[in-house]
Amino acid sequence: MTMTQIAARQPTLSVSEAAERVGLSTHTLRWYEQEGLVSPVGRDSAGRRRYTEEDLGWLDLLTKLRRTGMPVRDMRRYAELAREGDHTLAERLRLFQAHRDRVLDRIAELQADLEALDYKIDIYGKMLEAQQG
Amino acid sequence: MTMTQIAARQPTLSVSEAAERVGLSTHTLRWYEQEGLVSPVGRDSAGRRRYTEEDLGWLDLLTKLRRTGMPVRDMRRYAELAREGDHTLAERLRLFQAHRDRVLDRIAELQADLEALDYKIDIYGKMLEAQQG
DNA sequence: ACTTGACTTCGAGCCCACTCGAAGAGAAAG
DNA sequence: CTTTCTCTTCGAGTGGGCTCGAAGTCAAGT
Repeated sequence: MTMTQIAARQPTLSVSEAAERVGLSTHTLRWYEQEGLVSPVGRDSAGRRRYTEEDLGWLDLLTKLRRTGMPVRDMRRYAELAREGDHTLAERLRLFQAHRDRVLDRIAELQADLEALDYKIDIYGKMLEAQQG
Repeated sequence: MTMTQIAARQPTLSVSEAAERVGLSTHTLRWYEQEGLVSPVGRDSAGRRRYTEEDLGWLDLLTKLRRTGMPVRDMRRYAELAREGDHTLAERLRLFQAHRDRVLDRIAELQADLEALDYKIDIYGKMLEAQQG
């Protein structure tokens, strides 16, 4: 039995239920599919999308990539690699490691800027004390 | 007063020099001024902008606020408050503290997402080993 | 049968923060 | 004087990531 056949038997969610679960709008879910970030989602007899738990897991991963600043074009690239199968594992790993490094840099940058802001807050606090007391 | 006289009193930088120093484009510096994020910059006898060290310090602060995700409209508000004088100190402090909290949240979010990515990287590493070894 | 409401596709529109281009002025170099 | 360079203002254009609206289909509820 294939993964797809297993997935096909699972309880599924409508686009609005899936949107609720993953914290994206229904419009965005359809747009992600159209943009190739998500492989075509299964449909019911009326042609409406049915999201499996596997789909939701994929969407969760995509939202983490988006929140950490990965551009849509890179997510599309990653989705294409994932669809191509196991021989793209090494490239997917490289893609993730490169992204990880960018996120680490971004965190370091935020922390450095935060220090400067904290210093400024301290100054403001002292100025206010002088002004009021 | 001539440009030479100004220069004699305080060294100043042209818009392109200032852009270089603060890491923004000349277009962006003019746009920041137009948008009220920066008070009108001094001019030389030919009407060209001359940036003082004070201007550069302000721009440095603005770039930190921007990099940490403060929207331009909030930076404008902050600039307006700063121009109004000392009686806005308390509000400026509140603005900074609120921003600081958002940055802290953002860092925490990035770190949480990073953990999930690290886990994924670990999985990919193991799958690659299994595939190759 | 009719209404309701969620779904479908498609393309246009929006917001943000720039980014660029056109047209022209002023100073410096040859 | 002419060319070259950088500057000026103004308004239009761009790119990313959605977001919205129109027009229509379908199935369930009353």
